[in-house]
Amino acid sequence: MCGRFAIHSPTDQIAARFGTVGQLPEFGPRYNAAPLQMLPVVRAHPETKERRLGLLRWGLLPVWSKDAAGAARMINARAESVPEKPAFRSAFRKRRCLIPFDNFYEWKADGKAKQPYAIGTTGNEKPDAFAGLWEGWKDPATGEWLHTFTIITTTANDATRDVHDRMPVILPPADWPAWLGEEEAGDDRLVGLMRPYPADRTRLWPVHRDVGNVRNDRVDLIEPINPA
DNA sequence: CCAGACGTTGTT
DNA sequence: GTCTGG
DNA sequence: CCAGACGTTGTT
DNA sequence: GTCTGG
Repeated sequence: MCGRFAIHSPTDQIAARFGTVGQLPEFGPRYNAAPLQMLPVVRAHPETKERRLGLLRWGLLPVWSKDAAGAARMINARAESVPEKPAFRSAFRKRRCLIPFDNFYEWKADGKAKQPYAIGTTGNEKPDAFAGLWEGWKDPATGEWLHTFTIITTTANDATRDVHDRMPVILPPADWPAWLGEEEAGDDRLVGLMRPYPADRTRLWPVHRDVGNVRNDRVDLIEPINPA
């Protein structure tokens, strides 16, 4: 699955890579992006098709949520069921997005201990993109609107399976127009995009256990650790 | 008709 | 919001 | 995802 | 054990 990631490419580089227009959000490098935080997301305007980079909160709140308490359990959506699940199906049809990332983290269970690994692609162009969904939610208590998102997961590939059996859907640039709704795409096409990233273009390395605590956010969290 | 549910993950 | 169960 | 907390009562 | 917060 995917419950933590890093996005440290400069904001103007993110905008250039995704071809977004308009004002850039205030956002610095993050090495330990966690659920419930405001993070950069790429969306295309349904009419003009212009791509925009904005900050949305990680953890999708369905429109009918009475409060924001359940958001932390909606940080991922399963590719296998997302077209049918009531919490995700309308977002799957109308509100797809891309989440820029440089690498994500998975924890390998090892008895009681858990060893975190950073995972990324071998591509030179950064950042990469997770497939995501977003939703707007109006807080009944305050009347404030909150825009939230979730990251779609699929089965692990041969490079990551030893660490964990699920991984986020990573979309190559060729798939971005269809996913963002700039090209007409039916369910079958969209379902076909949600597949594991090729194992031969995936790399993985162990990192410091400090990444487990969301209060830690340092560049060395993405650096390979020396086997003790 | 109204009431109630609606999600993911990991673990043994 | 939208579907299912009663 | 991990870390950290984990309670009750009555009232408008 | 299970839920909430980040």
